[in-house]
Amino acid sequence: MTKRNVTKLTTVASNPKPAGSDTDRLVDELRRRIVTNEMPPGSRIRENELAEEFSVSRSRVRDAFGILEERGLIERIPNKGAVVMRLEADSFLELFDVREVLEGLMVRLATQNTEPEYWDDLINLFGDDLGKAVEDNDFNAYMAAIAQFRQGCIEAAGSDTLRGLLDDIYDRVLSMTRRLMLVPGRASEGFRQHQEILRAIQAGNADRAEELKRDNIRSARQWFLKYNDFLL
Amino acid sequence: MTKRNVTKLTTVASNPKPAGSDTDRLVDELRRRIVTNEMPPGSRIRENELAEEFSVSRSRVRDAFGILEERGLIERIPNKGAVVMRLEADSFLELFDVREVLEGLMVRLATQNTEPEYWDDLINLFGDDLGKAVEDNDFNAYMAAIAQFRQGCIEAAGSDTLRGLLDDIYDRVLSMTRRLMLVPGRASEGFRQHQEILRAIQAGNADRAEELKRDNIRSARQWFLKYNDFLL
DNA sequence: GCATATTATATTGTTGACAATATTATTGGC
DNA sequence: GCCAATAATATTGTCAACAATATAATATGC
Repeated sequence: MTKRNVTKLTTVASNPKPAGSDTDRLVDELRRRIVTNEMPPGSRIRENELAEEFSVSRSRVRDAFGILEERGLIERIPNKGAVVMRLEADSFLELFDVREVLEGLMVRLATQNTEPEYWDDLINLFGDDLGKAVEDNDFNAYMAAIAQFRQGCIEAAGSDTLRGLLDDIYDRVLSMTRRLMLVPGRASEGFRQHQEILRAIQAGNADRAEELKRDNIRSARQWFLKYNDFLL
Repeated sequence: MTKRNVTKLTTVASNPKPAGSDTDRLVDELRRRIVTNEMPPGSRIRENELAEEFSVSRSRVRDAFGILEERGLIERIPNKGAVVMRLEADSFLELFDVREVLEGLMVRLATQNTEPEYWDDLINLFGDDLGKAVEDNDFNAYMAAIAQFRQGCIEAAGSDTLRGLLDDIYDRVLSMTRRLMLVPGRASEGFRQHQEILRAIQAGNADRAEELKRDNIRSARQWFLKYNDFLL
């Protein structure tokens, strides 16, 4: 089997697309506000306010809303307006199920497409230093590392289709992921799981890497289920 | 584990949503024309034409285009217009990968959520009569049965998130699926695979059902790979 | 004072006109 | 006849005004 030669980790993209059109700029900025909880679920979003703030016509705002709605980030009720999507426990469980198989696919493809050296940086990143940071509850460092892991895997997987699906799902669950990290014990478990996954990937064991990633999501699901009263 | 009591197979929805708004009607109709190849890939779609044909303003057409673009059914080039998305072989392979894991998940959840009786109708449908039909190259009968299978599984899986993803993917690959069916041997193989999957599901063997469904998609992928020169 | 009806306000939905851009047709030079 | 430059047309992009609807405020009957 020929392997794609992916040698360089792209820098973690804080803003995925600089974007050209007004509509794109709006989508990106609103997306950011939603996933960072700057606009928490249930927030009402008025077309006029945004149009004024961004100095664009309401039509552009409207177009952006259409895209965000299709991505499941906002909900539009006819003649009433748009609100940031509020997810119930059921939806999160459904998303965990989907993430399980898609992220499993991601690491499988990533393993198949790369040489072991590709993973040196990530293996290094998920070393003792990060372990210490996790024990010290340095969640920012851990979140950043997870983002790097994601980025590296998606890049290596090389499937735009998969990337699109994962990006959409990521946006929807990011704020929950951040909260889940606070649950005592979850972060360090996740850290160890990622170490193990990375070892399997570098060893070229695609099946095991996929299985481990699926285990990883399933365990996150379990933690969510146990603590969802506090998390939602 | 408690099982959801899904007792009735919903009739196969020829038109998923009757839909209320003009935009929704447009989306549904355009979707239909695209997936049936009435508008083949590469077709130019003009906003004015559609606006006139459906007696709506261009704005509605524009909104519909936004949705279809987000779903990956059309492509919009700024100041040039919209064309029906044309998929390359690579995209189809990516879609096969994603389908493999998502449809695997679908049958796993469907198995876990239902009692054996739920599947009596489908087991019956995939009986000797349909087998004969397949041997006689009655592709319409087979396509209809496959649609029923899908519908029953998605219903039983009970995940709106998964349903949404599968519906999107389905739209993108439908015309290819129809062509793939023409490849000598593929239909009868697919038929037998579905019989086996249904048996595993009814036996309550979720893991095996998932694995068999994944095998099913993988084999379809292989056929596509072998004959893609004729199929694209 | 409370519930209901009515008016006023705010917000979203829709449209047609106009601007910007690309495509096609025409002209002129050689 | 062929190519380039220019004009004419067609198509998409944007906007601001207007309509429809929902929400809030006010008035009215009891």
